[in-house]
Amino acid sequence: MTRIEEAIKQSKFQDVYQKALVNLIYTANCLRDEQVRILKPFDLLPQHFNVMRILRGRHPKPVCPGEIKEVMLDKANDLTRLLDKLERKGLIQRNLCPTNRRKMDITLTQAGIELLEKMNHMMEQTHETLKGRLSEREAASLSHLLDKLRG
Amino acid sequence: MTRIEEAIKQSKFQDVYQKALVNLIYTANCLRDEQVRILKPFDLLPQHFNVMRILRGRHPKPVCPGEIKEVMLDKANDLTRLLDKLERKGLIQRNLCPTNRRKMDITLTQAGIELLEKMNHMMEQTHETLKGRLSEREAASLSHLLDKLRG
DNA sequence: AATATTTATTTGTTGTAACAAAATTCGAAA
DNA sequence: TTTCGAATTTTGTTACAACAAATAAATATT
Repeated sequence: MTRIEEAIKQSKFQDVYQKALVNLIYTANCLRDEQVRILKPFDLLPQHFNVMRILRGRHPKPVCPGEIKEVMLDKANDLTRLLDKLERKGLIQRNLCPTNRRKMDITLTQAGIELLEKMNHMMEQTHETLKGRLSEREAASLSHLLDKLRG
Repeated sequence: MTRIEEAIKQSKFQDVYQKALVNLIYTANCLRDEQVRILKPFDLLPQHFNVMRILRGRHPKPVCPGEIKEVMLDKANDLTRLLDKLERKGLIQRNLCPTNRRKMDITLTQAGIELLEKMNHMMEQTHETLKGRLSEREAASLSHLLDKLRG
C-alpha cells in the first residue's frame, strides 16, 4: 500500500486538495493503528501515552489536569477517567494541590517513568523505519505544509 | 495557532521526524474535529459520512459491508451497528443479496443522497479555506510526502 | 451426499468518547 | 464577610469503538 489511490482503492479525487485531505486522515489513522498495536501489551491507549509524555516533560514538577488537557494532541473531555486508569495502574500519583484545592497535582510514579521508557523504546523502531522513508528535509517540509494547512 | 510548537506549547522536539509525526496527528485531529462540528447538526459522525460517500461512489449499484470496510479510511470493526444507524435514519437500504445470501446489498436511499448533498455543500467551505492556504503544488507535495511516509 | 472449511455478517461485552450537569473552591465585589 | 461569578475537576448518561464469539450460508473435501 503505497499511494493513497491503491490504499483506499479510489482512482480519482475531486481535486488535489481533496486528495491531500483524505491522504492526511488515512495516514494519521495508520500511524494511530500502529501506536495502538505497540501500546496494546501495556493495556494503554495513545491518549494515555500522550498524557504520560506530557507528565514526563515536566517531571518532577506536578501538572494539573487543566494544563494537561491544554497540550494534549487530542483534547480529552474525559480526562478524569483517563487519569483514573493511570492511577489504578500505579503509573501516576494524584495529590490535592496545596495552594489551590480545586486543582490536582499529577505526577508520574517511578513505575510510570520506567514503563514510559519501555514504551518509548518500542516506538523507536517505528521511528527508525520512518527515517528510512523520508529525508530530514522532507520531514521538515511535511511539518511546514501541515502548519500552513492549519493556517 | 499556526506552528505546531505554539499549538501544543512545546518548544523543542527530539528531532524533525518526531515533530512531523506529532504535527501529523495533531493536524488530522483538527480536521476531524472540524468535520465532527459540521456533521453534528445531522447527528452523524465522520465514519457515517465516509460510508455514505463510498455508497454514493458506486450508486446505484449496491455495495456489501465487506467491500465498504475495505475502502474505509478508518476500518470499522463494528460496521453492522454503523449501518444500523444509517438505516434507522432512512439514509440507506439493506437488502439480502440475491446471489449470495451471506451478503447484504447496501444502497443509499433518495433521502440519503439528498442529505449527502447537503453535507458535502457544508464541507465545501472548509475546502475553500484550504485552497487559500496551500497552492495546488503544495497540496500535491503534501500528498506525495504522506505516501512516502507510509512506505 | 455428508462433513468440514471458509466467507460474511451479526451479537455480546467491555472500555472509552462526547456532552451536559453537578460539586467544590477560589477570587472579586458589594 | 457575604454573595456572586468564574475556575477546576468530577459524575452521570448515552453513543461509539474494540475484540471475541456466534450465526449462517457458500464452497471445498471426503
